[in-house]
Amino acid sequence: MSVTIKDISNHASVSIKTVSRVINNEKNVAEATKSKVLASIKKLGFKPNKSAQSLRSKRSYMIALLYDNPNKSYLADIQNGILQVCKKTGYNLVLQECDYEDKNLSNSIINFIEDFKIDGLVVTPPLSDMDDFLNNLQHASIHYSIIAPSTKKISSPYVSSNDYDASYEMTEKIISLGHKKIGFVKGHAMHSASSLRFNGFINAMDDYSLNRNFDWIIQGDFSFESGFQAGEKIFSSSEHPTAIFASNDSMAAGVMKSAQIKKILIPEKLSIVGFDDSPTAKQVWPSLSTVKQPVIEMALHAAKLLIGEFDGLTEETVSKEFKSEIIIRESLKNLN
Amino acid sequence: MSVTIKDISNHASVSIKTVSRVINNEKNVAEATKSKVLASIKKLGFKPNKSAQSLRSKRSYMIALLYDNPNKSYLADIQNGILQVCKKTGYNLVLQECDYEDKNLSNSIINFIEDFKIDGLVVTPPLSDMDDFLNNLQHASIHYSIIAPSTKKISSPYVSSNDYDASYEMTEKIISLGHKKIGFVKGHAMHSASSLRFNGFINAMDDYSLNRNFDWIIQGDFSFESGFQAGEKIFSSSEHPTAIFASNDSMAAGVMKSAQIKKILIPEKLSIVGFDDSPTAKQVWPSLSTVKQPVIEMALHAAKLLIGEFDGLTEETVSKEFKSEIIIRESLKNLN
DNA sequence: TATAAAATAGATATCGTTGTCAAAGTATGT
DNA sequence: ACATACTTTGACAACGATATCTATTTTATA
Repeated sequence: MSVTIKDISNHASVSIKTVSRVINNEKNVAEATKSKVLASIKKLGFKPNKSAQSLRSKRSYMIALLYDNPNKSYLADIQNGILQVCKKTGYNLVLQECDYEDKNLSNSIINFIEDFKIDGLVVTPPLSDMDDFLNNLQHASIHYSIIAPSTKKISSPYVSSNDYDASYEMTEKIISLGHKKIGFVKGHAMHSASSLRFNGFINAMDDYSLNRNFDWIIQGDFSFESGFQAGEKIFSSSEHPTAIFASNDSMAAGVMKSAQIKKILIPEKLSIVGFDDSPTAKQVWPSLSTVKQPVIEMALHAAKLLIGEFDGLTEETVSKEFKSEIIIRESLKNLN
Repeated sequence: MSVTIKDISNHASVSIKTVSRVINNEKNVAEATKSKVLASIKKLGFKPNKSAQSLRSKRSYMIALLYDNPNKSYLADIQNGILQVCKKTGYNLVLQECDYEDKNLSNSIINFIEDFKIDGLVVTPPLSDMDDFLNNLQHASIHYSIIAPSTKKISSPYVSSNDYDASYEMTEKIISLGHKKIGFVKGHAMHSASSLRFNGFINAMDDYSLNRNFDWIIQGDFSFESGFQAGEKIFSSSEHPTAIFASNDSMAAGVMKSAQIKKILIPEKLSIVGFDDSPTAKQVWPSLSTVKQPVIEMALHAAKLLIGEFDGLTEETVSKEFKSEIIIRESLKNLN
């Protein structure tokens, strides 16, 4: 069979415990002993058996990604970022899809964690907004790091993006291009990002003394269809805005479609702006101006925070807010 | 701490081995004993420790998804399908992203599998096209099931879709709507799906005695940009086709953009058809006619095949070809 | 009814690590 | 030189299951 710690202990003429010490980088091992053991490990090609390690030490070298998010592109980026850290640190990523409306969510997740001895959890929106749920995790002393929490008062490590600021800036940008009549499509009410983005918009409008027209401020739910309907509503009002800012790209594409059907030229007669920089943003025509959060980097950092907690990474790993980038594409016209 | 097999054996006054037998549904346990044990298990809330099981039985109840595919939506669907089966069977899904050009791929995957005692692998395109790689897995006696293999001669279970037929049918559909001048954008040369889709197109053209115009048959690589460039090439030729069939939706969107920039009205002057039914297909305007593979169902079945191999699922689990569906949206015009 | 065969159950070894604790060796202070 | 503290090492138990092998009981067969 495969090489075990015992084979190494024989080959290096030390006790198995000493080999274990070397593997786990414990201190109080003489340099000479250490290198002798390492040589044997290398020579015999030893790799510790994870199941045995897990049984004894109650660690699995597995972290899980917890999500309930239909946004495939966002999810893929999140995974991508986490996986980069996993690869470096020897951890593995397990997927755990769940239903944020499930009354029994906390229990089933806690069970899952305990069953598989999962070392920690990366929690994504909208689950990261559910404080009760997070508290339950904490009571079960489960390690987790949060992506985009609604409140930063929680004691667990988190990463966030400056949704409010980005939305404010984007609104400023639209205004700076001469737009005064600007509509807004809100995101899903359950996501804390929705209100941040909306507030950024509203405050920028106020700061530049522009009127809010409530015919042009529509509640959406992040879906393409809700964007389309928002467009229909806005274009049925007596006056049209010259620009519409949607809280994500799918809704922006929906607004765009409803405008195109009504033969409203984009961006000549109507500018449209989204949020997220989803793949669709580049693929529609005209391509969407949008806000790009560094999702991959955020997820990467979240994974570092989590793994660092139990694995003592050398790098600095503190909760962090990431800056979003404003991307101007064809859909936004300069009226000046 | 938590309840162990020993606690159950005490509570039920049987040996631990008998408890083990009950847990694993082994035969030669008297009904009476079995129900006694089950009662104790229920009462004490016992759940077997996966690490211990894994150590002793060399099984982890984990399967891995192997992929190197930039198509986020496809990947999300695959994961979704596999996760449905995992949830039912108590397995977990680990992500393993890799690089299909890595010379050392086989070794690193085999190491990963052995390290974590992963029970099996779901292999997705383009890795499912790499026969050498699959053979290496087989030699290492790793269980795997394949999604869309290039050849069905491999002995491992697989799921596939009728790419050739779907492409043929879609071409037939285009022709039936009165189109005679039809262009085609080929997919990435490394994916076996590319040639299947192309052959379906070509054979339909031949069967309906339509000319192939090689100015309109362009090599792409599944990316939006390659679709855009394909469009530029096609529209720079002396004559324009009335329809263009792209091997996936991203490229179709690229073609669409290049047409729109040239003010070629879609679908009035040019029909465009894609493949995959990606989220973008609905979100562009006009929305794309396309071919929808039942990706989720395929992945679901692939997971069943894999888990069934070592877990004796009751359902019939044989390799299977899935039928794609042709979806007609706004981008395809009837010329008749 | 005796006996072989099959079904049932248990005692104990085992998987490959890490944890505990004690022993031996080495350095430090007086 | 001796007590003290600290470093280094190892023997062995423990983690919580499954595997093996044996003993007993039940059933089938002659």
